[in-house]
Amino acid sequence: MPEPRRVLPPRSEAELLARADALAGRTLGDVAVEHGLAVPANTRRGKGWTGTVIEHALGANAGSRPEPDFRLISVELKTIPVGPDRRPLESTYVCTVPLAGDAAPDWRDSNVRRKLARVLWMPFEGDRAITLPERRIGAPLLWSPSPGEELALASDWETLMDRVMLGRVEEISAREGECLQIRPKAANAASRRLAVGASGAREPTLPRGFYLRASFTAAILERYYA
Amino acid sequence: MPEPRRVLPPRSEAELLARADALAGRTLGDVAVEHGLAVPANTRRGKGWTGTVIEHALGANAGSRPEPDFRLISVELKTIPVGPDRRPLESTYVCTVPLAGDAAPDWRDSNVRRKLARVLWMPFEGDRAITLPERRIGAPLLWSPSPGEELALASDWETLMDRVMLGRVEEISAREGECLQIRPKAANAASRRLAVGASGAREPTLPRGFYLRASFTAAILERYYA
DNA sequence: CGGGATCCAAGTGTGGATCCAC
DNA sequence: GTGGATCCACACTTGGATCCCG
Repeated sequence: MPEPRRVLPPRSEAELLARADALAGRTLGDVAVEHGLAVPANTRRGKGWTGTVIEHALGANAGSRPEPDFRLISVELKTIPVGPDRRPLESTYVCTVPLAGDAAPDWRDSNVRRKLARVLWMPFEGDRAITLPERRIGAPLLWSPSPGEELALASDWETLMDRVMLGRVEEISAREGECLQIRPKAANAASRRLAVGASGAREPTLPRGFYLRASFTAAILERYYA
Repeated sequence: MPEPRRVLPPRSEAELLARADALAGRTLGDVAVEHGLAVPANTRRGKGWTGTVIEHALGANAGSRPEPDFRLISVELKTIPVGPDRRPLESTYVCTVPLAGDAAPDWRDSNVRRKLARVLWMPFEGDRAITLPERRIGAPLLWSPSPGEELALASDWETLMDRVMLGRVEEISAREGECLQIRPKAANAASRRLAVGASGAREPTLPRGFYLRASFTAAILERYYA
């Protein structure tokens, strides 16, 4: 196993895209070995592995919290599993839902908007018949929401967050939201985090996250490849 | 190495004291081995080791946060290193200082008071010439503050917390406080936690803890042995 | 199919305290 | 001697996401 190679943060979008282009066509296993990262036995163990591998390869400032993966150039990295038709196989996690009421009351100050302002999408083969290390990386796509996309996101966010801030988070189903949904984001169903309750007081509830529906990310990729 | 023995929580002060008495005279190494705990190379590495060993041996519900070590009977455990004269060699950490302004404004609701309401003191040989595993455990002492002790603690607490809540924590020195002092409690001097600042806004500062001066705990032990 | 449940790694915070230069 | 600095273990949180049953 070679030394884990340290990759410096990219200083421009052009530099980032050049690196990302150079990954296209390579396998995850190949890239992982180059960076000294062990390969998990299967996908069940190692759900976040692909994201970690690409982060290392592109020089993301990993581990920081509300900041973008590429802090210097304010770009967020998202790996996305796609099928042979290049359509996403999964929804995409965005960030946690602020449940405690200290949330921004406005879309323009929201973490969702900040995270999605500029995203480098890295598609990769998500077919479960292919083992993790054999999966190939696809062509990258640097994206910002179109005016229409941002309107749709803002609309979903406002509808959902209104209910959260009124203490109605327990009543929110993943069926709601045209492009943005709220779903559990936890180690297991027993996890608890304080949230605004129906009475207005804080009470424990299951932690949740914002996710982009696969239909939404499919449209993003399609627009690009068209 | 034997299996780490699981000790059930004591159900009464009498049961706790009986167990503590049974430890008196034994060495830390002896007790540690009995509970499957590894012995650190030296005291620099392993500062909290003595406390952990005694917790295991007495059946403390370790790891919980604002609760006493022995939750069922509301007793806190404190190990305390003493010299040949049985006087404490170190101050005693009590709890973290609430810096963010969400603190109790009153002594009676304070964590310091709750922690010290009922304490099992376990003295042990703290002489640095004796290796950790060779150090012997002393006679236990179950203590609650006398009216005079509580007055002194409350007075120090109120003086110190007034300044914290006014955003003056940076100005507090460990020289202040007759029996209770405020000192850094952090991994290193670069650690930061939000506190009420001089302007009233939250700003990062070094995390701090409440400590009992050695002169105060010396008086407690002395009162008992007299 | 997809909504609700879950999995891992790494960083951070807390509880246990003692170290050591001045 | 002691005020300010530091050390370890482990629980918890966060960021990375995919699993899988009805």
